Formats: sequence, C-alpha cells, structure tokens
Amino acid sequence: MEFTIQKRSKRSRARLGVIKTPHGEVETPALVTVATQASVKTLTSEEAGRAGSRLLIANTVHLHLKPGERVVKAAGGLHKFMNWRGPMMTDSGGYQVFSLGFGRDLGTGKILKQRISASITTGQQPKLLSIGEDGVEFTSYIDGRRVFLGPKESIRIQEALGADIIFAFDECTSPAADHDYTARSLERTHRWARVCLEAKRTKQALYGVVQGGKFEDLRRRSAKFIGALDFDGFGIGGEFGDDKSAMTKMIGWVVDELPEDRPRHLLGIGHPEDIEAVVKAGADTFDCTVPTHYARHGTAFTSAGRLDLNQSRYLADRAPLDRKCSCSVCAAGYTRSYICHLFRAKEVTALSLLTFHNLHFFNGLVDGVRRRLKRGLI
RNA sequence: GGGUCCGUGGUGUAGCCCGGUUAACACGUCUCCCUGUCACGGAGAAGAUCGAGGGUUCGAAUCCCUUCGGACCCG
Repeated sequence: MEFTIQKRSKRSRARLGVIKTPHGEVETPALVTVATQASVKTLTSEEAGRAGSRLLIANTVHLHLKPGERVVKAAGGLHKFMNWRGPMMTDSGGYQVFSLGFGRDLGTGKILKQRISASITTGQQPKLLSIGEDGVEFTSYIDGRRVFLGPKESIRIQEALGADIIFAFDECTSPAADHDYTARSLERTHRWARVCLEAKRTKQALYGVVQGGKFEDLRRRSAKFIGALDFDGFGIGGEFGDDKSAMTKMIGWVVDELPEDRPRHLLGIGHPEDIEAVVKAGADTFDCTVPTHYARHGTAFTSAGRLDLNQSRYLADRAPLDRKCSCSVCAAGYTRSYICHLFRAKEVTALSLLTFHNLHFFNGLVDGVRRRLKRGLI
C-alpha cells in the first residue's frame, strides 16, 4: 500500500490524498462501506460499486466464526470470494471485544447518550467474555463454543482473508470505563500492537489502533506510542465522548500526535452531519454501518433529512426518496409510496432499494467534501 | 323437533370449570432509538364498557336465565 497526500487544507486538518493498493486506488477522504460477512448486506458487489463505494471493510470475528478463514482462503481470498475487484480492509475483531462484552452488558454504544450510573473499573470483566493478557475468550453466538482471539490469532485470520489493509487487534473501551481501566486497557492494546507487527508475515498494510477513551492524556499517549511504531496507517477507535464536539476535539488530540505521512482511519463513525467535521478533524477514511444498517430499518437519508419509510403517511407520497438524488433508485421512478408499501409488507426488495440509495447518498456527501477540499473551501 | 360448541382491543387467542387489585399474550398500529452492523432489533404509547339484556352476589369476562349471531351433531 502507498499513501500520497495531494493537498493539505489551510483552514483545517483535512487533507486530500490517494491510497494505492494491489486492488486499485482510493481517493481520500473516503467513506469505507461495511461488508461484515463479506457482503454489503442486500446488495451484490457490483451494486455496491455502482452506488459509489470504492473500499469495503469486512470483519475478522464474523468471518472466522462463519464460514471460517480457511474457506475464504481456499476460494482465493476475500476479493475473489465475494467478487469484489476494489480495495478491501478487515477489522481485527477488537470492536467485538466491546460489542459482545461491556457494550452488551450496559446496553450502550460507543457514544454515551445518557448518563450511566455504573462505571467500569480496573479488574472488572464483562459477563460473556474474559479479557486476558494474551487475548479474549468468548462464546460463539453461532454454536456456543468457546473461541479465543488475541493479536496473533487476529493477524493469522486476517492474513488468510487477504484484505489489502488489516487492523491491529485492540480493546475498544466502553464510554463507561473510568480513567484507570482505560489506561490499563490502553497499555495492553499497545502491547498487542507490537505483537501484531511481529506476527505479520504478508505484504498487507497493517494499521495500528489508537485508544484512550475520552481522556486527553491517554489519547495523546496512545497516539504517540502507536504513531512511533512501524504501521502503514492508523486507526482511531474507542469511544468518542458525550457529544459531537467532544468527538472532533478528541480526533484533533490524536491527529496532532500521529505522523503526518500515513493515513488515518476513523473506526465506526459517520452520520451525515459527522462526515465533514471528521474530515476537518483530520480523518482520511472512516467506515460506518449507518447508511446500510439504517436502510434495513427503513430510514432513508436525503438532502432534506431522514425519512422513516415504515410510517404509513408515506403510502400516499408518490415523490422519489430524494428529488435531488440521481441514484438509480430515485431516477428509475421508485416512489416513497412503493418503498413504504414494501417495508410494511416485509418485502426484501425494500431493503436493497434503500440500501442502494443510502450508500449513494453517503458516497455523494463524501464526494462533495472532497470537491470542496480541492477548491480550498474546507 | 332435540342436542353440542363458539362469540374477549384491528386480527388470532388466554383467562371461564374453583367469581375478587389498573382483563393477559402474540401479531398489527403509532412514537422514539440504532455510528469498527442485530434485515427477521431495542424502548415506550394508544387501543376492549369481555355479543346483547336481565338475574344472583359486597363484587361477574367468570355462575344462572333470556336473546342475537356463527359452526356442528342427531332425527
């Protein structure tokens, strides 16, 4: 992998660049489309490309549990397996340490929306998995068997999957974790980062992951440590504070400490209103489930805001999802009325129509950000 | 002519035999939520004078009588 910066903004930390991989180039800033189980859910790989997606991210834990990395490797790797010709990433499974652990226990995401009375302190373990020095043991949600995943295991799996860019195994800490827990978790994530670098035998690009929660000292410490290692790029993970301004501030701390010559990937962020802010804060790429996940729950993102296509009022609405949208769903004449009907009738076509539109909309937003960055407006 | 069973929110049911706080459940409806993914998910709300009328009782969806509607059996 090769990263070249074409332009640095004078108004913000944003920059314009190109990531070159063995499977093609990606202009940055770029949105990475989520394909957890080697599929952009409800779409074919060709359709994802037509919706404007250039770079996909699949998941180590999910593919390890099903179908197993050996099946993917035997098929010729992720690209051939899912018939995707463009660049790909795999996430390391570090997020699953959180989502199957404290995230599940406390019913919270990475962003703390309401105050949580309990806080996570040193020595505490989640209910369904145990986190140790060498990795994490958890129960498979598929067949209930115990599975061990650590930095070595994650790298071995990601090598077999064969994405162009892979991530170091980390612990994504909960918003409820206190300073001491977050600091100790961070030290362990740093030790795991070294193990990942030593374990990797392929030419795949490896990104190290910065953690540190909402704490400025920890974020800066983590960025300095990870930034000093021989990674090809950097992931910024973990929780992102209590609100949007806290999130961009936090990204700023990290970006200030990271080397400038390598790409920065913001893990798991990207509501429409976040995209420009995150680019200005210095992110080159970012992945997010929002366009595809919300589509399957009936939410369309449009230039005029969100629509919930489950609501019966749209049965009478014969407008396209977004009058300003040029995607093949809107342009072909599919109406809100029809898509609303499909959702209420539980027709699966509803899911793919909305997924396609949402992806096109989000990719268009990022295209716009890139254009304005080129013109010096951001 | 004789007999049996059923009738509870939009839909399907539970409760009835052994009467007792705001009639329960599923689906549906409505509102809100979902940021390194859980389509088949989370939280909340609205919605039933328990077919109708009468009786017994401190108290009836529950017991008794009558009546209406539906299904069925025997002649």
